[in-house]
Amino acid sequence: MVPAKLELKTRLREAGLRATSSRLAVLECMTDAQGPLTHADVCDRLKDAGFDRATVYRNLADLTDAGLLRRSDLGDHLWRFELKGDAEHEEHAEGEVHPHFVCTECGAVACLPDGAVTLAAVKGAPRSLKSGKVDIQVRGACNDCG
Amino acid sequence: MVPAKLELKTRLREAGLRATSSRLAVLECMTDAQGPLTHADVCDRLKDAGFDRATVYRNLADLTDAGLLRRSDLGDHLWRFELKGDAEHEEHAEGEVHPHFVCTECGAVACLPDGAVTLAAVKGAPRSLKSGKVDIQVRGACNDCG
DNA sequence: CTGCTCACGCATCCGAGTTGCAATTGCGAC
DNA sequence: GTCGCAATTGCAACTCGGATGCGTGAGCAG
Repeated sequence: MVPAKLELKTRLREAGLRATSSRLAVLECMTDAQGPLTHADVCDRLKDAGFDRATVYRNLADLTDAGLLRRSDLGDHLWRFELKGDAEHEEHAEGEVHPHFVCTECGAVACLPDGAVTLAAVKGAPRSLKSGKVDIQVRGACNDCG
Repeated sequence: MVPAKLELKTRLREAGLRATSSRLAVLECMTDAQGPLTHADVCDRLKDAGFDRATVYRNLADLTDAGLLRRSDLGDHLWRFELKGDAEHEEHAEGEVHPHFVCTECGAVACLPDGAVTLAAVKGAPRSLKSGKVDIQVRGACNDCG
């Protein structure tokens, strides 16, 4: 199960943010999420709770700034957010990256296990590749579509 | 450059599209372009000629559908179009993985040497990953931008 | 040349993301 | 416990890229 609400609250406070109910809800939502969620996804999940679109968006932005979330764009025109900071998804060792699998048919996005993709040092490759400051996308058909 | 125009016209017709003046202009624009252009870029270049935003947009979409252009998103929520070279970057032999490096700053697209990226067999990964029917994108800053 | 159809231009809509502002709320200070 | 300030929310309106419906005009086959 997910960390207790209290722990989430602490995480927020440590990040220098007020632990408001909406932020807790957003953070909890992201914690529960399997893969990256779009802004709209999070909005839908929280709309029932009465949180505003703009609020959710601002929360996602705040949490991203605070380093609790990671924001990425996977080739459609939507921001995707995913939890960052617990264990697996943190900054990786040399050559390790956090790859996403993007289904070119249905648009589903999933995180591949770290280690599914490795970067080899190749001469002539951009520096950012060595430093691991890259986002890896594997595009293909998912099991449902392929 | 008159012969060139004629050739462009032929290309359009062969793709099953009418060779209208706007389409010729768009195609010419893309041919002259160095890197990928956004919809807005193309619009600006052609606005003087009196072409409408929507027309340019539809032309870009048509040309993309017809296989003359490639459309991609580099992470900034703008579609970029670039001339699609003859089959160079397209379909590979079965089992081949051909990674691209995409600069999220300037939009440059470079091919990484095969082998720069390694896919490991991981349980739970989509089948298409194993069969190699995937496109690998490495997104980051190129040496000029980073 | 003629007609059918496709494509253009215009206006308009749409949806994601962003912002200004007044009302509300968290939280440290008292 | 409660006070007050500043961060934050909710609302609405706005921006901006992209998409579309429709009447008119242009391409191309016959």
